Amino acid sequence: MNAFLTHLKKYGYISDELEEAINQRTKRVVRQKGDYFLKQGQVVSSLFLIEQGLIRAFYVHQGREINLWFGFENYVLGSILPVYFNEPSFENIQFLEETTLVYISSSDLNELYDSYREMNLIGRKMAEEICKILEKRALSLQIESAEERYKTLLASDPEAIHRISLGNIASYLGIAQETLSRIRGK
Amino acid sequence: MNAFLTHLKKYGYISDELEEAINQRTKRVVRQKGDYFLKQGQVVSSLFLIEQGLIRAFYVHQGREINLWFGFENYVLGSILPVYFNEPSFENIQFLEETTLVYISSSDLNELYDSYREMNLIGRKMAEEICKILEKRALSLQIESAEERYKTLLASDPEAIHRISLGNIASYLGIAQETLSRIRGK
DNA sequence: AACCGAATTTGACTTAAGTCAAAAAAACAT
DNA sequence: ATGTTTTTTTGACTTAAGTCAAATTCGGTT
Repeated sequence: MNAFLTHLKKYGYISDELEEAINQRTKRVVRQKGDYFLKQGQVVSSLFLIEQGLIRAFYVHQGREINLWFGFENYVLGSILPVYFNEPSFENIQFLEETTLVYISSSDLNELYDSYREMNLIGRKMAEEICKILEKRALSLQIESAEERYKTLLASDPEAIHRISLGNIASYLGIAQETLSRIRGK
Repeated sequence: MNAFLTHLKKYGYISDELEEAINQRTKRVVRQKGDYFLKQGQVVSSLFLIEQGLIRAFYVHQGREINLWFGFENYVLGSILPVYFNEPSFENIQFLEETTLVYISSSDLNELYDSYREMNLIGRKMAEEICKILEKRALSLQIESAEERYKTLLASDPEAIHRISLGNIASYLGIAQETLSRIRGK
């Protein structure tokens, strides 16, 4: 059994038929650092899980890349992200390390939701969990100073954060990289 | 048919049995300005829709009330908010005007999810929609200045925003009320 | 109309964080 | 190793927004 199914089973019961249907639609890719999984404007969104590696999602605003989330092996926002609507993506997803990920395409996922009602329970719980994470992120941006936000992020997943460059973290926190450098230097 | 069902039907098909089950569990309350629907620490969360009125959700941080969202008749984050987990709430929900709301309690909602699988499709789509709203809110807090955030909020629902006091809006935007007053004075 | 309390505005000053530029350090390639 | 590019750090200065305190305006009551 793959990591993808193991993860989905945390949310609820999966029948043998559904398990088989998921397995048939699951694809695995290995990509190099710097490659893109998705570029802004493409409609190819999907549900995915990172087996190994590190990715970022970013948005281009006034010529600048604004990081929205990072994804790596241990669960963080984006390590498994259902892209909910069949709309052109406003975000880019790029590999920051050599990464292995398994995914189900958006159209396959919708087929699963249509054909297997129990899949909607899984989907509901995933979306609810992501709501919870996003609520925390918004609250952090609303009330914390740059330094507090950095500490909050560090506390959430120290090992993974150390694999991300300073510039990328600063962009995620919504601060200048010089500011983050000064925060780090005590 | 009530506003609640009309809203839920936007997300997907609801069978006659499910409609009946929802109706049986729907309660209606009318409360005065200043009253509380939910206080921090209580587990009584629910799915609700505002028929008429205005509410706010806030969180107390370092002795200050931090507004998290507002709810009113036309859809905004919180006008219909599934509170996803049976955990003590960290937020307070208070009425800012005389308000009529219809709601289903958390335990009744879970019964619906368990007994009517089609309800999970509705729940999934609601949670996905809330994810989308929260993503936008986080992005606004991450990249916009105080003034831009205010304009973004105003654009989202001008009539309703004018019913909310300056102090409450400032708290929601994560800025001092003096700053918002200066922004408003051009 | 006159009063009260709450909400908002204004002023003076402080502080957190941004910008721009250059230097230093680290990562990478030949 | 040596040079090249990218990333991080440091310095000087600017700007957005916060704080505190006082004044003003607004809403509701008698």
